[in-house]
Amino acid sequence: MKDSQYAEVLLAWYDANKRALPWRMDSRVGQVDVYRVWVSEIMLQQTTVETVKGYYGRFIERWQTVDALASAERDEVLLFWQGLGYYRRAHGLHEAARKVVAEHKGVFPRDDASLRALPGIGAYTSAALRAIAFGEAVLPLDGNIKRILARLLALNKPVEREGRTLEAFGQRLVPRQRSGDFAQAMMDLGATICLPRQPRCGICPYQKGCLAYRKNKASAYPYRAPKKERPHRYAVFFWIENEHGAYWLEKRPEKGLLAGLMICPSTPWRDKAWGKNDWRAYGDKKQQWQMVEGHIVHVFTHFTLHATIAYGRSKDRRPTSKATEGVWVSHGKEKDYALSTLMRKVIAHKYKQGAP
DNA sequence: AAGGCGGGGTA
DNA sequence: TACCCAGCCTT
Repeated sequence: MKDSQYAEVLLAWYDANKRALPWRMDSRVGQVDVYRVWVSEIMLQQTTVETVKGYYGRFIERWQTVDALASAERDEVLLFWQGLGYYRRAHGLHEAARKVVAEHKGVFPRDDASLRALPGIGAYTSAALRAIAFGEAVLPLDGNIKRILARLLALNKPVEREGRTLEAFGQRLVPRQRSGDFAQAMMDLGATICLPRQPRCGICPYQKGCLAYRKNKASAYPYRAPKKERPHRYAVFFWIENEHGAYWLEKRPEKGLLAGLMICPSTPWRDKAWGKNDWRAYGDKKQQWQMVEGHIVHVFTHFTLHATIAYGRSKDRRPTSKATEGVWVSHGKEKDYALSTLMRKVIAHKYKQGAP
């Protein structure tokens, strides 16, 4: 296939098979709202369409413009983000909104450098915004599109090291018109046909122009660098209950893992399992701790956490760690606080087991 | 270049 | 179980 045919063929396929997504707009019909595209792109970073659907509508309804988001409280932004993961995105989204208002008078910049100066916007998101929201003839390279390009070319090296080749080839395929639709069409192709494991080459519009298919080895691409083993870490959470049956949560630091979310105090999350008594050094020494039956397993990107719960009652509201903020939470009032999925598992486990 | 950073869907 | 997802940022 000639370079120019790829866009032609794919846009025809896209128009015939278009998926209705809450953030998707036809560039030929109405005005594209940069703010909405931006929120969707941040949410979709390393996150599947199905997962984002449950968050996007609520978020947009709560904050309909970049000005509204800029005026929001960080804690409320986190509340709407809880469970979605990669919480730095929520912090960055809020911070970027404030920068757009403060430094660009509330109007999103259109050039790559200015976009990438906003937190959370890198090479991909900048290109996606320029293509989808501004109609610039660029192709954002996400996981889907890299996989497609690697197959079209039958690249024999790991995609992680083929950035320039993919960039150059992808750029040649971008149409001058409808570049945003082309980008979204490519992503749809990757999500529905050019699948990672079992690509559906039989119904693929790129069959004729795909070198991997011609070699009958589509599923062998893209080549991946071998990945490392995920280590295990261990923690004991301190479930401190007061005389009203409420339990104590503390706010995590503004940076790092689960930034800004509420969580039970705990021992350090170390790479060795905790013994019978060694964890007690990290809790209130005067406390009578009792272990809750069972344990929790939670998988993060770079380690698996194994956690147990130590239960204790407290009359005073003494926190067990150095967190600056904490709060007593009654069961049923959790929705007022931004909690990670890990913390939700801890809470569910505690209430399932009851008091020891 | 490598590692930190969540959580869920899928085969 | 293992892989991957509309990546970004720091080191």
